[in-house]
Amino acid sequence: VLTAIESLGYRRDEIARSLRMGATKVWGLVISDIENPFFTSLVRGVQDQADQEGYAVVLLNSDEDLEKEARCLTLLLEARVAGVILTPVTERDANAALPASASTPLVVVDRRISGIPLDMVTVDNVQGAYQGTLHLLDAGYRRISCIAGPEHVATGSDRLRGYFQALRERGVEPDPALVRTTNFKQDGGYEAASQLLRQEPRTDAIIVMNNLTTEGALQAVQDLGLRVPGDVALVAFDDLAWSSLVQPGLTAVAQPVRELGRTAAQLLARRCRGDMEGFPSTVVLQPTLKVRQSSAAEPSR
Amino acid sequence: VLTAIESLGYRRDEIARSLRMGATKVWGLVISDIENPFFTSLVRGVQDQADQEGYAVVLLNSDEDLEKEARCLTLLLEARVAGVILTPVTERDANAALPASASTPLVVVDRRISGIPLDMVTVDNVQGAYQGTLHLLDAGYRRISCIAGPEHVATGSDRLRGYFQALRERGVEPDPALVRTTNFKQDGGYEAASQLLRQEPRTDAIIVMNNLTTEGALQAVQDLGLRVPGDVALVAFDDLAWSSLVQPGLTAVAQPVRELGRTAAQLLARRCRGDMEGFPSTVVLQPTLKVRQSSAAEPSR
DNA sequence: TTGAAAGCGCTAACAC
DNA sequence: GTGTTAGCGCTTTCAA
Repeated sequence: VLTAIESLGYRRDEIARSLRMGATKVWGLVISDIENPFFTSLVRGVQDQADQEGYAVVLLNSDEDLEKEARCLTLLLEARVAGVILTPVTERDANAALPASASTPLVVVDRRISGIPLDMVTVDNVQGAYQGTLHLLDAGYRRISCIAGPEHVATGSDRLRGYFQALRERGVEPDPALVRTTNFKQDGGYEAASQLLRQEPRTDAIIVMNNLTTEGALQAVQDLGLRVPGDVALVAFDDLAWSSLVQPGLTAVAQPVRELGRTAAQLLARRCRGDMEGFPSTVVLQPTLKVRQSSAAEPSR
Repeated sequence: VLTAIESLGYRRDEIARSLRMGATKVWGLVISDIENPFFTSLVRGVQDQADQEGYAVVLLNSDEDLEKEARCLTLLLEARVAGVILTPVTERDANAALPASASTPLVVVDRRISGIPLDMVTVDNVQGAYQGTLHLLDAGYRRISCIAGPEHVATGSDRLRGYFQALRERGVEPDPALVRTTNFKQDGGYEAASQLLRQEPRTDAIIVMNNLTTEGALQAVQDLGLRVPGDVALVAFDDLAWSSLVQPGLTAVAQPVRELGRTAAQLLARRCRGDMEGFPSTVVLQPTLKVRQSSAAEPSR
């Protein structure tokens, strides 16, 4: 009867509904850099699983800034989202305690947080860096440099540990001059690689610990007119579409990124159902090494 | 006095607030593919401007699917967002009429929509493709192929028109065998390039009309063992970080992506202020050609 | 089966 | 200035 009249512009007010119900079917997802392909793949993983679980995903960008991250979380908590997935800006991230005080389920993904009992889903970064470095050692390289990430980010410090672990295991003395800590961005990678490749005695291989730094490092290698792997061998963390498009193809530590997102979403769904079994639980996924030509042993070796 | 007690877990309820106020300070942004770097740059542009204007941005992914797009818009309208920015799935997109019926401001970005009076911010795609094709013609190439996008997407059809326009202007007869229509994804680009490069008489240059198809096309060129630009010259639409990392560097039609997002957000902010001046307005930004080595004329020419 | 009323947490308006 | 109250649009409950 009234349907005809109603259909001319009527739309249920989800705000009023949520207020009355005291709950929403929305998850908040806070990532630290939306222009980083690693995080967008992660987002896809979360979205795919959220679709299945019946949640809509709202995406916010903390931009690697603790204050912005706090604003994002506050926004989500005030909006009374059902749950939050967060890639924290730093390992000692007090912001992660916010959801607990609002009794909103939180799952931390990709980067570990210390000091707060939390559900976490991460990749075994120590193992990934260890494998990549070992691969270079086994290909005969000895002066292996490392372009690492910030100490205060778990992915940064863990990967550095994996590098040292591999060197130690093969009896190679670590040389501090071969290690550079960067911001995990292109410019940091460019700067670090430029320095490493200009100092004597020169490094014969580099393991680059993140996707954006790899772009910068590769650019530096090109600008210096060096050949890969002839002048310097390369192993990269993260396997992107263009890893196989550059010549030679880049050997890469591939992370199961989408699965990372899916797993986090599955865990969050359980917490939203009130299933607190095993809290705080930590899921660790394994990376895999994709060997291409950038790390090939030279004929002479 | 009570502050101490309140601070132990109290958090304003933004839902109740919004209900009472009858308005939110949130914009919805619906993009068609979150894993496409073009769209993530666009998102950054929107976020930067939204920050300044005092709006939070909620990002949703339509996944190039009309039905998902409708669900995203419905979700946003029911949540009573203050405004919406949309990259529509297709040129005849009836979904874009939804916000109007809820009197929610809408700005369409990147892809045009026909048949509905709407605020739009786009890039001059005809001009971009025209310039890229002309550049190949002026470098001496004559059998220039085109890997185009879907007809039903404005960016697809416009770029194809620019290609034909350049050929016509230089008196080169278009050859239907040299034109392939794809899905604007990697696999489409790979398939199209493989076919083009295997047929006789062989094409001597390809203009690839989108970033993802370029990845696929480049992979095909490599798999066939061909050299660029010796065997085939390349011009790509969209200038990405890795465009300069492949050897030779890719000549590219660069879109002002972030500015696209910023401009759309500025326009939406005006509409949200109730300033309807010039509605429906269309802003068109200009692309620029970045010449690198992939389109260099051969010495013999 | 159908209809009326209470109340979610907040803000704005009004009375004191 | 400080305190009280009405009502945003919905769902749920309870009464007719």
